[in-house]
Amino acid sequence: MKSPARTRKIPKFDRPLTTVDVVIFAVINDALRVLLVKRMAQPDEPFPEHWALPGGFVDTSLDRSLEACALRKLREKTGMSRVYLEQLGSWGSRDRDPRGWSATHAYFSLIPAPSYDDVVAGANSADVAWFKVSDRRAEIESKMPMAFDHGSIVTAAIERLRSKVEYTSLPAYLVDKEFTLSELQRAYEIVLGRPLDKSSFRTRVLAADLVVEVLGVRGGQNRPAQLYRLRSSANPVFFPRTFRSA
Amino acid sequence: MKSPARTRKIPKFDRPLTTVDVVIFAVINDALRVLLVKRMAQPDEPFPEHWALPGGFVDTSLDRSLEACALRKLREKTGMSRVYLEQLGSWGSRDRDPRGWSATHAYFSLIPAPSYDDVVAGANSADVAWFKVSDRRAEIESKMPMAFDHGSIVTAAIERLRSKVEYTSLPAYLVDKEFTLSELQRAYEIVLGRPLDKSSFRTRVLAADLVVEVLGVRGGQNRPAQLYRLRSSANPVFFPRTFRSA
DNA sequence: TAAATAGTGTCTATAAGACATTATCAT
DNA sequence: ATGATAATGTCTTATAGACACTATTTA
Repeated sequence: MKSPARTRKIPKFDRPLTTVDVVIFAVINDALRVLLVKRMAQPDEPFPEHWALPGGFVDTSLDRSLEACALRKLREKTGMSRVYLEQLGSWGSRDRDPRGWSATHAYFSLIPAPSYDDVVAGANSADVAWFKVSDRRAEIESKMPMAFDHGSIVTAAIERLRSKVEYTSLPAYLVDKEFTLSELQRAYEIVLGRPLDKSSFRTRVLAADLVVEVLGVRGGQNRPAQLYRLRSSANPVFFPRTFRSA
Repeated sequence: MKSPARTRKIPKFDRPLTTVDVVIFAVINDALRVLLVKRMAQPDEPFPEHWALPGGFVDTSLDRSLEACALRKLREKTGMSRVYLEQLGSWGSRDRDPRGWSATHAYFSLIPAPSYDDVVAGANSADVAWFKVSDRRAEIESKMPMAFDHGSIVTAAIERLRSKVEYTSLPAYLVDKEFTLSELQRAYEIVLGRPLDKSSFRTRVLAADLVVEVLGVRGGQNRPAQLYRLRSSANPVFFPRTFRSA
C-alpha cells in the first residue's frame, strides 16, 4: 500500500488533527445567546462534561469541504440549514488539544430564535443549552471554563459580530423572515448593547434598500407595524458609516 | 504503540493534510504586487512548475501554532519578521489537493517595498517573483493558472485588503517606517486604484491620531514634506467612515 | 379619551468632497 | 521669477443624532 513513489508524494510530516466548530448566535428572551453542548463524561475524552462549541472532527468521507462540514454540524444541532454562516478564523497550536497538534476551523452563524422543538432535536438534548452573552464583555455570562480554547473562539465571535453589526445588516438574520422595523432595531440594540435612535435607524435601513414591504402588519394594543422582509437574503448589506451613539 | 485506550482517545477519522499559505503584498514600482513562488519540477509533485503562494505543510515539530508557522514561511521568503500579518481564512475540501483531503490556513501580510537583496535570499531565488495586481479586478495580471486553489485565495486577499483600506490604516504597513503624508496617500491610492482628495485625506489621518511627526523632511526640487511615523505600529486604526470618491 | 407604539419631520452637528490659495523648496 | 509639490482654508453637501410631533390601534 505504501510504495516508495507514494511515500515521496505524501509528505512525511505528522498530520495535525482537524476539526470544525460553529459559534451559533440567536436572540432568545431579549438576549443574545450562544449555543453550547456538554462534552461526554468518558474520562479518556478531553474535557469531560465541559461545555464546548458544537463541532468536531472533519469526516473526510462525509464532508466535501469545511463549509459543508460546518453546515452539517449546524443542521445536527439546530435542525436549520438556510441560515447565515460565515467563517470566523482558525485556531491551531501544539497545545490546544491534549490529544496532539490540532487546528480548528471556526464558523459563526446567526439564526432566528428557534422554536423549542428545533433545539431539542437530537439524542443528547439535555446537554445542549443557550448561554447568555454578557452585555459588557465579549464573553458568556457563565464563569464555567469551556473546553479547549473555545472561550477564546467565542470571544472572537462576539467581537466580530458586534463590530460588523455597526455597519452591516447582520441582525436581519436574527429575526424572523417577516419582521417589523422595530423588531429589527431591537435586534441591533440587543447585539450592540445600547439603544439606537429610531429616526436615523429607519432612514438608514430604508435608504440602504435592505428591506421590502410585505402585505400585512403586526399589532398589539397600539398602532400596528408594517411588516418587511429582506430584499435579498443571500448577502448582508454594508452601510457607508457606522452607527453612532444612543 | 496503539493500545485500545489510545485508539479510543484518538479519533478514527482520516486526518486531512494541513498547510499554511501566506499572501504577501508590497507596493513596488508604484504598483500593488503579490509574492509567488514557483513549485518544483518533480512530476510526482502536484502542480509542478506552477506559481503558488509561499507556504506548505505545518511542521508539528517546528511550529508551535498556525501563526508561528505563517511567520516562519514569511521569514524564509522575505527575511522580514516585524510586519503586518493577519489571518485571511481557511480553504479546505476533498479535491483542492490531488494528494487527498486538505485544508490550508491562509494569512495575509503587508510589507514595505523590500530591497532587492531581501527577496533574493533563499536558495531558489529565481523561482520567486512579485506579480502585479490588476487595477480593475481582484486578481494577478498574469493569466497563468496558479497551483491548487491559490488563485481564489489571492482573490480573497485582494478583496479583503481593498475593502479594509477603505476604513483602516493598513497602507501604513506598505510604506517605510518614516514616511510623508503624500507617500501614505499614494499607498492608499495604489491599493484602492483611485485618487483621493488631498485635503480630506490629511484631515482624516491627522484626526485619527494615526501618525506622529518626526524630526526631518523629505524633499526634491520642491517644498520638502514633513516626515511622520506610526504612533503605534502594533494595531491598525479604524476610521469612522469609509473613503468616498476621487 | 387615554395609553402605547408606529412613523415622520425639523433642526443641528459633523465630517467629507471640491477646489482655491498660500508656503517652501531647487533651479 | 518659475515650476513643483506641500500644506491649509473655505464652501458645499451628505448623513447622522436629538427630539418633537403626528398617526393608528386597543381598551
